[in-house]
Amino acid sequence: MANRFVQKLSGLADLDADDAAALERVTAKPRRYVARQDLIREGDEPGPMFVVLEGWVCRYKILPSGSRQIMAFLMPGDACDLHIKLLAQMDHGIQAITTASVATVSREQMESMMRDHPNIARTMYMAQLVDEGIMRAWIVSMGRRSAAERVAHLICELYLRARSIGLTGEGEFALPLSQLVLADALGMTAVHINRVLKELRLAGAMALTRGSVTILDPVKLVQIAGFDENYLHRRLLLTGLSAR
Amino acid sequence: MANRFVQKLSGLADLDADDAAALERVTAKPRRYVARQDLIREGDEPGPMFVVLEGWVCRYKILPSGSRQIMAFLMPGDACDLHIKLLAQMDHGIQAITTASVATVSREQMESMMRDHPNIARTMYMAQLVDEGIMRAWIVSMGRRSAAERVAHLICELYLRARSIGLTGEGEFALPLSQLVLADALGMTAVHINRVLKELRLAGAMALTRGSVTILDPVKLVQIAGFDENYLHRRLLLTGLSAR
DNA sequence: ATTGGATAATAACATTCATCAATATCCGAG
DNA sequence: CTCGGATATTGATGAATGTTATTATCCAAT
Repeated sequence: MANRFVQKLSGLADLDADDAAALERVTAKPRRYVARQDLIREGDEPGPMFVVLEGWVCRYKILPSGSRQIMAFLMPGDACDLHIKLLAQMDHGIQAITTASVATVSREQMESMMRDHPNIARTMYMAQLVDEGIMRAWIVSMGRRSAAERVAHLICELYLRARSIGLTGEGEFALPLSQLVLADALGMTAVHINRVLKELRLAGAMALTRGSVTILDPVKLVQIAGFDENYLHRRLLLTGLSAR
Repeated sequence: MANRFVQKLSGLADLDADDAAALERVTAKPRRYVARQDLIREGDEPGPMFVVLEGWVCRYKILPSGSRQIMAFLMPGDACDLHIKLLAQMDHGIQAITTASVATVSREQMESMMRDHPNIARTMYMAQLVDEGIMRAWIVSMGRRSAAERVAHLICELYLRARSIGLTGEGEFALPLSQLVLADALGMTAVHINRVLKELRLAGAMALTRGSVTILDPVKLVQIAGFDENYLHRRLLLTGLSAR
């Protein structure tokens, strides 16, 4: 299955060949972005919906103090808000982390596709609900988990999301995020995340080297994270990657 | 304007009398909940959409350690996820904080209303986007703001939300949240929030007494919070309650 | 191969916040 | 009114994390 958008949505519900063809059609002409390039900035007027096909992208916000908080990672197959055009201006920016290939889908295209393919509409709404669940999980992590737990939890989340679009190897996957980027996502400093990564490595749970994560002991990692995959609402994960 | 749901949505877009009547119709038979009563629990199968008409409600999650994280406050006029029925089970619970009056709207009712009133559909989607913006703002707060900044930011948010449904007085509003509840929402301990509240009181920014907040110095409060109301996407706020 | 900027690793010290503990205050049930 | 549980206040102490600084490593451009 070539198209990541189709692949991602297929992880949430059954799509027929017709649905898949429609999804491929609207994402046929992606645009390339280089690392650190903004897809859209805070304050801009919202435009078409973005669908990431290759590479990693994030939602972020810069505070007056200059510090940055990343609020979401978008990986291949992920789309940003369906109805975003309804708002007068963006309350956050969206930026490529790596070189990325991103398709844009106009509101009109989207609406006609959803009208003609109710199953796609359903699945897109599910994807939206899952994204909200992920945001809530981030809130929980930031509020009530220690730094090590938070790192472990994020890695579990990203591993499963990568896995559901076929981007994982054997207990290992590509994670093109610098420690600085991870720190900005987890609300900690780059120095501290480095300490925590060492700790997780020495504990034999996981090891992050430039560009890739090795899950040394899934059970231990899940236990540290207190991870429960339920909130990702994927069908057929059967990973054994859950706490309770 | 009696119905808080109508009032809240009117703060986002223009609704005509017909729209208002339809909204009132679907929320005509609310049910009462007592404080601490669950509307729905984590693991339950999602049912109808909830619309809060009176009182305060929260989304929350209990961690294995027993600590609680509140992920959202719903006040009168607020509704929970439109399409929630698409998911097999809830990944978090929803609970009344105070005595609350809550209407339930079935997916069928909702869909037929949105079909007959495209303007309502539009506005509900806007409300959903705003709720996401609020979640993102919480992530930013938890990740990059100090305890005092976080408290100040939440109070600014809640003040404006309360204001847009007519629940505020002169630089003051009813906030029926115990320090423990606030702590669970802000990812801190009850002890620490108590200290921070004292600090904010001594700084002359705001004072919280049982059940109500007095904003002593709006400019100072906004400045401490680094608050920018933009993300609430309300029309006509004109509050002067923003940082930049 | 060499260089320079970004990234990573480590240490010393400072700060924020959690934890534990004790007391005070409020408010509803009787 | 008064009793008791929930809530709020305050202090002392320690753990987790931020800050600043220095050095090491990687990698892309020359």
